Amino acid sequence: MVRSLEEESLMSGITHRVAQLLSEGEPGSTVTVGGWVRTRRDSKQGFSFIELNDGSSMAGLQVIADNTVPGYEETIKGVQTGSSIRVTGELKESPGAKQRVELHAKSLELVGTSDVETYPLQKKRHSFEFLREIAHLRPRTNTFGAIARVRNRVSHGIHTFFQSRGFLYVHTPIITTSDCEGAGEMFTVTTLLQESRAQGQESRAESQEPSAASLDPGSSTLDYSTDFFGKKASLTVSGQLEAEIYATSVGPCYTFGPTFRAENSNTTRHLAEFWMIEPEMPFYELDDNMQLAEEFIKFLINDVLQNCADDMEFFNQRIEKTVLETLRHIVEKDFRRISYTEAVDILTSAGRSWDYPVEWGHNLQAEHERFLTEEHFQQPIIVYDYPRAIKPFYMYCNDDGKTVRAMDVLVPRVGEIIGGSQREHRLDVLESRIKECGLDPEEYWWYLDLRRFGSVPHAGFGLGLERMLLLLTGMQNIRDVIPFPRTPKNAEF
RNA sequence: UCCCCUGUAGCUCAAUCGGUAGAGCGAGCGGCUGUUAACCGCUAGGUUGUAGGUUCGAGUCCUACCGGGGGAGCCA
Repeated sequence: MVRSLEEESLMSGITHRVAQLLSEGEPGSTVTVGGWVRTRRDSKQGFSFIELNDGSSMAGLQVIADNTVPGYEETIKGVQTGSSIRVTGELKESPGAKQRVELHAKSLELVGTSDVETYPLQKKRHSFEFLREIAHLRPRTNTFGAIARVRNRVSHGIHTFFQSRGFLYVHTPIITTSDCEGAGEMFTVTTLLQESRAQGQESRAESQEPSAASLDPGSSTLDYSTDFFGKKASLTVSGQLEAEIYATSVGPCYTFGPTFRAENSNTTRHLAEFWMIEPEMPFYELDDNMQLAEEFIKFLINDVLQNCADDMEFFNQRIEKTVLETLRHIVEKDFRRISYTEAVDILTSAGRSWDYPVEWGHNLQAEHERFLTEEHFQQPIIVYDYPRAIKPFYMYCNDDGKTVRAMDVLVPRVGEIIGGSQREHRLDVLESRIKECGLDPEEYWWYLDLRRFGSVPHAGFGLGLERMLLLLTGMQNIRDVIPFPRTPKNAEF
């Protein structure tokens, strides 16, 4: 791509990021920075304080501009909250108490103006609900800048953790035709709708709306054999089954990508599009799986605490005043492992009434999980060996004939953050389980092949990235820890 | 999908029993100041989500729709 000189100089004009200057900038050096103005305060003695933020850190750089700066009088009027500027000047030690260094401008360029009358972000606190409506501007706020940096760090840490252990990063498909993964409602991927729309317009030139029947994917008029992929295709709800293919050939591996669920969920913990990490390990049994999950969560917490200290301090002060204490607590103690049966015993003998009765064989309700992790143990717990009747077909069946080797990691405040299991690797058991679950073994021919040829015990789990971010940041709504949340009735931006 | 709450100035909210629309912050102007959640004064800013209904009179009560939030289920 050919770049104009002007663009070239815009790109190359910046010599430093603000974070760099605040931590290690040498007084006396000449630097050029660019970013967005948070506030400006004028002194009547003919100079201005500009708080400049370029997104590299929580703290901004204080810029001092006076009337020796060329064009100061005209330029400074446009230097307002939201505008973008580029400043060249000398870094000096600051007499002010709140920063080590500040930038004394020699030149000040107003790159992009911003009308403070209409710029939605003001020099005041905004509600998260309001900021959600301006998701294109919210990363310019302290909170969402910090979330972006922590999210970036966690993503980095995920790769660091697995790569340092020799895991392979595997790209499992986004579009899948195995519509039987059982993890939830799926979004259909089809080109039939635009075809039927075109046909509808041909046949009925007056009407812009195709008939409802021809567009209803559930109606018999849609023939997926004529669709793009020749069969019904969907967005993935999990890369697990494909990850198992690679785990049983190239060894321990992990996926990290977007996942889609078409559930009509309206909660602070659910998204229609979210990011999930799914490691899958050959020769791992359930205990090994639990051990890895615990080490993984602890690693990510430590990594963020070390590398996002300012942002974490901000979350602790402004968002959730116990978040640092909670995280340190989690890192220090071993996760408590209890079987589902033990969990039921604890709940039934807790001496309190439940909105939903506790009974062996039923799923643990949110109130039950919250009691266990927040009140009874007050730390992360791993519940394992769930009743087989309430778990998917691929989980390893225990000898008791009643339970499978499933595990859920539950953490205070967030609830379930990891779900996983040891996989059923015995061909005959898996086949009968597929039938038991009312599924067709034919559909799983390749999955069964893995058990037919060189099967090994293996296990894996899924970590929800956004739920991990809720735990790390203390934020309460999952829609605020992903840049552009997709939820029922909302896919703006 | 179900239950509950909610929609008033740019933002966050108030408005008693149904009786003529208010504050703080933000913004503009002025003052003060090596300031930094700045401070002091003045000014502007409204079809109370939309459409109906009840009433002499509706921000307030009723109905429908739309939006937002919380909880439940599903799960990560």
